[in-house]
Amino acid sequence: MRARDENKEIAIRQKAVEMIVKEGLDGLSMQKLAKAAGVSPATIYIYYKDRDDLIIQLALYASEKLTCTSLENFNPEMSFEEGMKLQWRNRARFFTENPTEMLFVEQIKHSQHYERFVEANKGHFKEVMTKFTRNAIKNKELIELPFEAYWSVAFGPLYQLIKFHSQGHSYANKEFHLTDELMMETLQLVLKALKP
Amino acid sequence: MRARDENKEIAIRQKAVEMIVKEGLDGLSMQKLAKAAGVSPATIYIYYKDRDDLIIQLALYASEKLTCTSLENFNPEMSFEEGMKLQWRNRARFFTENPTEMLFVEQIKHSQHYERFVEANKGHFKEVMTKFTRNAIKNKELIELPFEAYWSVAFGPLYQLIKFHSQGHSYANKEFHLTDELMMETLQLVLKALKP
DNA sequence: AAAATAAATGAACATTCATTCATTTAATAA
DNA sequence: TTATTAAATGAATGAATGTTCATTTATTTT
Repeated sequence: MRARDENKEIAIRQKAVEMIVKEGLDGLSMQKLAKAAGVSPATIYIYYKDRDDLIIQLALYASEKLTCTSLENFNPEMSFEEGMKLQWRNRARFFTENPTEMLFVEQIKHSQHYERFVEANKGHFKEVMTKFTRNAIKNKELIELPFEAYWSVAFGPLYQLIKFHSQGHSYANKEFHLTDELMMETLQLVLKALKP
Repeated sequence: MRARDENKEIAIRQKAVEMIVKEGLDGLSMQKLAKAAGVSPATIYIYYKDRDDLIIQLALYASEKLTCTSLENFNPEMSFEEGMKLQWRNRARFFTENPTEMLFVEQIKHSQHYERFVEANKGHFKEVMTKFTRNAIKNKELIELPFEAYWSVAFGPLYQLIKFHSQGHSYANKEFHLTDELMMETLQLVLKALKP
């Protein structure tokens, strides 16, 4: 038996994500990807069933990486403020360290692939976050409200800030950069909203 | 001179947006679009320079429609709470009445086309919103903070809620539907965050 | 060293792609 | 009515697409 060359797998994944972020989902061609990864087109089909499978697998992989990073040092028993601060920082750090992958996940989330993507995404993470919010409610650190409303207020602003940053948004001719300071300032507003 | 058939233009636009939302940017082919719109492929090129131009023009058109709707009955001199409530309701209404177009804009916003898209989007709207926030700050209804932070807290949650709704998100086996009541409840949280 | 296995390949496949062009159609201006 | 103009067309183009397959290569097992 001949073993799979891990470098090839990584090259395919990396180049594919790069291509999609740079040229869009419609800019990803199997043959161009093969060339960019230094691999035969047929090789890609050893790793992935077809083009759609490639895209979804990559999205799941990247998303799991993000989820994993967001849970680093996290504990559902943490105080609400501490837990939220850690989640925000972990997510922002993932973005700083993997901007391309983050943009890729966001792109997939807003594409026609989202449905299959979200289906496969019901894992450990939801469980932990449920515990976290339940605990916070019990401790009167968080108001009671539907999970989706909580999530929207808790993380919607962070993702919007990241989007502004990654797109080099400018307002009144001043370019926007997301600093840890501004992030924590914004988080304080979010906490104010969510505390009883 | 022969006049352009407006119905054809509308059919092209509508079918293109539908196709993109349903099958993604990589699912949009000029020939399929022509067939769906009941038009010759060559006709599309009378209205649009090429495929990319088509996509961007459509995105700009839809986005302007959204912007316009969001400003209906809006006045930058309004009280902060009233103004925010109106913006949320207007945006939510646009989504309810034009779900496909809304999803389309969101998809483009998160695609490689965003840059060209945002460049052409610096119009009347920003001016009005700047007046609105300045006025609210002056009246001590809104804390002072960078525009991007304000926007993130003010509208990030709404867009996240809309996303949950449009994707038929479910939590604890309960499907999520965005009601006006929950929307207004969430808005109250956002206002709590943004008020001095 | 030989056999066995699966990874890896490059050429090839039929399709589909975006776009063009010579021609026709319809509406206005003369 | 006739001339003029641009909209609209359908067929055609060559390039690029996703995927397959017979073959080769590298590694492990016997």
